[in-house]
Amino acid sequence: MTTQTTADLLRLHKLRPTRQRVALAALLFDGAPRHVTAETLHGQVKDMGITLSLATIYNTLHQFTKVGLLKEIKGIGDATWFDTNIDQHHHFFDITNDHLIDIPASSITISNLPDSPEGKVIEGIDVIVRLSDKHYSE
Amino acid sequence: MTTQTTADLLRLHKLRPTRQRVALAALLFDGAPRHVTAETLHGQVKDMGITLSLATIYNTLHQFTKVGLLKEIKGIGDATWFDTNIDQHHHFFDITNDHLIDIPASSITISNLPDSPEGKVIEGIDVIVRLSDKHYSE
DNA sequence: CAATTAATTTAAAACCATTCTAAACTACTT
DNA sequence: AAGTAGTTTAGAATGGTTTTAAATTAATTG
Ligand SMILES: [Mn+2]
Ligand SMILES: [Mn+2]
Ligand SMILES: [Zn+2]
Ligand SMILES: [Zn+2]
Repeated sequence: MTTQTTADLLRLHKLRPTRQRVALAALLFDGAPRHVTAETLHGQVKDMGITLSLATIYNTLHQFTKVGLLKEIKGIGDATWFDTNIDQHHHFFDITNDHLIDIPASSITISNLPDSPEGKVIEGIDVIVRLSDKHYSE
Repeated sequence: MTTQTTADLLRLHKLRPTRQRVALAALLFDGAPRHVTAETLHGQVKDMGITLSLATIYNTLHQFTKVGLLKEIKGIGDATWFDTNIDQHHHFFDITNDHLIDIPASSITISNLPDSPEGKVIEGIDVIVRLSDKHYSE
């Protein structure tokens, strides 16, 4: 029987299971894939009746990222996103409602890429497929 | 014989050839492909001995984008980039020096993309290939 | 279980890219 | 030359994020 799973997860990553971190981890790592920004996550914990500062949200998201529990995604919309899917993958980004949907890395093939400049190596490849509403004219 | 080419280019796009716009257009549309941010461009005009406000740089970059002389690229580094290459294309982004290099759209093939959600249509696909320095260990 | 120590949280200020405001200026028209 | 509409600008404002330093809390030790 597993007790205190969330606290254990945190301790496993050398993070003290504070009230704030336990609340955020419980929310983030409930099994469903999640894409959050500091602001969306702040709103979600507030809805659960928990109050914690935005600074702590930022601290915690960065700490979770550092220990490999989250992946940081920059360049989508105006804010930085954090992703519970830490596998290499890509995204649909629905620009009408700022919603992200995962695309498995295996769904995308990149061929004929030019050679990298001398002395440079590919660090990663980010693909964002922007979605908008289909409009039915005529 | 073509005279006043830069001013003509601006008039062609219904933009008054002001001192500021002429200086920026001359710098940007000299034939070489350019990737600039408001700050890098501001630095470049300053180096030419021309003083103009950052607000004007922003205004002008957006105006040039609106008339199709530039393309806006968000999500690379912390700032918004503007690109004189207005064709659909992708980028290498060298994270060690914030440098962008074009990748022609024809160099990238995307296959097996999942279906777009109901009622949504693909607006565009952005591919960023992050580059870092090759490190020679052992 | 104190008491001590070290990590964490927080409000508030600072930061930085960008946008806004509204007053001064300039290009174009008449 | 005058009028007017478009443009530039300094400076204020904005919004996401980071920093600061003081208060709080978790872990450790006796
Ligand atoms: Mn892990
Ligand atoms: Mn054009
Ligand atoms: Zn994802
Ligand atoms: Zn480009």
